[in-house]
Amino acid sequence: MSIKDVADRAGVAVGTVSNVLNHPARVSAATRGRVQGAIDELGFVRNDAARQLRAGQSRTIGLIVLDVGNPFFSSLARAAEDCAAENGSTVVLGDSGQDAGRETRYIDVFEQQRVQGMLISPVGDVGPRVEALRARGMPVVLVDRVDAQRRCSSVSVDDVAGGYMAVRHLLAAGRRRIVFVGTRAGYRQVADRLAGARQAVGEQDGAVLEVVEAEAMTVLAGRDVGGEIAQRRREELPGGIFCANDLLAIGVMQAVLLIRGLRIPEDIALIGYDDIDFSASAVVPLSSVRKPTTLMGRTAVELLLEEIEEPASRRRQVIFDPELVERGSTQAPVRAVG
Amino acid sequence: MSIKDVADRAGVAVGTVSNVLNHPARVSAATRGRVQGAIDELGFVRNDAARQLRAGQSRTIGLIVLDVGNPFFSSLARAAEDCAAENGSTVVLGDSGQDAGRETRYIDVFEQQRVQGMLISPVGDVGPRVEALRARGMPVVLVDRVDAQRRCSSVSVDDVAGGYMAVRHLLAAGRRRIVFVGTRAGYRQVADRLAGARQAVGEQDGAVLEVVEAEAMTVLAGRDVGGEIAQRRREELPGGIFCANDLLAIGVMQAVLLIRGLRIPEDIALIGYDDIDFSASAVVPLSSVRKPTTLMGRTAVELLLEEIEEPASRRRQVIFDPELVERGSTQAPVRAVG
DNA sequence: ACGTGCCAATGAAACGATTCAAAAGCACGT
DNA sequence: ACGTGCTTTTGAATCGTTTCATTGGCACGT
Repeated sequence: MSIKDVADRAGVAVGTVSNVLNHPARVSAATRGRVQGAIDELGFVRNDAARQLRAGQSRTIGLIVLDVGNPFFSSLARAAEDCAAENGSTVVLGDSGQDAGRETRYIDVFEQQRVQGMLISPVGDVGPRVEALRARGMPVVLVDRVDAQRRCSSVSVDDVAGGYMAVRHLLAAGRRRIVFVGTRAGYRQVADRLAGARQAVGEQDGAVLEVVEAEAMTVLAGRDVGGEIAQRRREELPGGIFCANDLLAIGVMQAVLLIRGLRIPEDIALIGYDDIDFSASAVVPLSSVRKPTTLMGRTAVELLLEEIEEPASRRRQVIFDPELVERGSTQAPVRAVG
Repeated sequence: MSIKDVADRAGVAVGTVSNVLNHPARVSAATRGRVQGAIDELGFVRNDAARQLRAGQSRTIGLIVLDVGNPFFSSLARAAEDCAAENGSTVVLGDSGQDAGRETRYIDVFEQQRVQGMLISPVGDVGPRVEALRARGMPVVLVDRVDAQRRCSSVSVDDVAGGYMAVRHLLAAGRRRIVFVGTRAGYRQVADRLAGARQAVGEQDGAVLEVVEAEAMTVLAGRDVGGEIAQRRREELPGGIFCANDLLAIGVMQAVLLIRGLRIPEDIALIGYDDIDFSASAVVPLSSVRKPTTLMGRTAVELLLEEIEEPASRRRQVIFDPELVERGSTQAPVRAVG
């Protein structure tokens, strides 16, 4: 089933069928109708491989994420798809699952498919890989990671600013003893959030920051930390707690509310990071810091299209500030008058 | 950059390069080495479009899901990818986002790409679409949905059995007054779960089932329902509550624990459905009913490959039983002896 | 020296869509 | 009748890979 069959059925040349599909204006209405009829009758579907072979380029963008199950990536993917669709391209998604082997496999597959370009949220050091891709003229944009050597464009988030915003918010609510809950493990992101917290505390007279280490970035680990904090003497209780992610914060909340009947936010204000779906539905809705996922997804695609259209243009590192999401865990609800 | 360039560089014919790539045994070691060297020096990457055009078929499977953000689908996708990889194929993922238009776009794109076959978790009625695909010889397997006309294979879950298991579990713990929390809205799945619950209650002497309607399938709606139930007189309290999904159950739990200090599971045993990530980390770990996602993903790919290899073989509707996940919300923890 | 097998290497043909120079068709004026 | 300028249609060439019938080279037996 090819364009040839359609041409025969409609009694025209193959070039005419191609024109109906790609430049309808060049074909007379009568012929167009006959060809269209033949296409419908035969159920003809274009062969993308042949198309692409001739064109030398596809209309596809490859997106490789660390984990499709992670809401950050799934919503980024959604935004990228929308933006690509508006520009006549399609996004195909590959899930590396934090595995360098799978990442490599997807890069290979996408390169063989001659995608227009790739958006990669890299597992480890992709320096050499990216170098090789670029040498062959394949546009690449890094997501949620900057390229130290500035060889390719990237979109990422300023976690230092996020940490700063979170603690600034606690300080603005009058809290002075602040606890940061995180892990030691070398996550750059956790370290950045802590750095931002330090900066905010440093700028505020009389404010002190205490760093508490959790076993992991999970609800359970948060509950342990929360239990420890809740049992302190009242004068040693912090007025505000900033957790390096929402899971930790939810664990802390569970412990603080249940173990000693402390109130959130009256006794302790609590803020997390990431704004996962569940945060809004916690017993006390959890304040958090959110990455601008949609904006990041769209921007990544735009940077990529820019590079595709203008390969010589300068690479750009776009760094977004996160957004503060204020909910009940840091603010007493406004009481309705009446 | 093509196979021709490699051939020139290595001083051989194009056919030889192709043989090195596809049938290495046919080529002498010396030649193979020279060709391999040329490939590495030039950084040659196969052109999949040309390959596929010649072969007439790709090594790609298209997977269209309702929502990549939904853990059920992301973990199903992961399993499908793994299973496909073991069989030398690659899965590309399309997210319809419950939108029929997007679904159609992905079906079209995949068909143009001449994927080996598609796994579809359909938005609405795909009957006509699937019919057309099959007429053109495109293998399709439905996911999480059975084809009433049995025209294509499918993998799905028996939600009636799931509802039955959940309520059977509550009854086994000695509870007799059971409440089912769900929505009226025409979700077939909710109706199935209720049917299973009815069946289990019907088989148990002295058991009664009450159906309570929630506004939506959310934590907030669950909290409303839970609040209403918790305020009942003690003799009207149910001994067990079965919620149509985990979000509802978590809302119910929040309300029941906080509003009147009732204990879970001592006063009320609670079970949800879906086993979302968060259920294990709830204040009282939530019992739930889980779909065998991994098995479903693998089976879907296997059914598809079966149809690809043996187009005349019979279509099969595989229906899995869900799994009961027992946690603290239905069972008092066993106390350590000592 | 010469046929006989074998293995290795060759290169033209094919896949299906697009492109584009060339041809055909048409209307109109002279 | 014929040229002019226009639109419409044609079909060969092209993209990069794989396939496979054919050729080339070599060792061995006679």
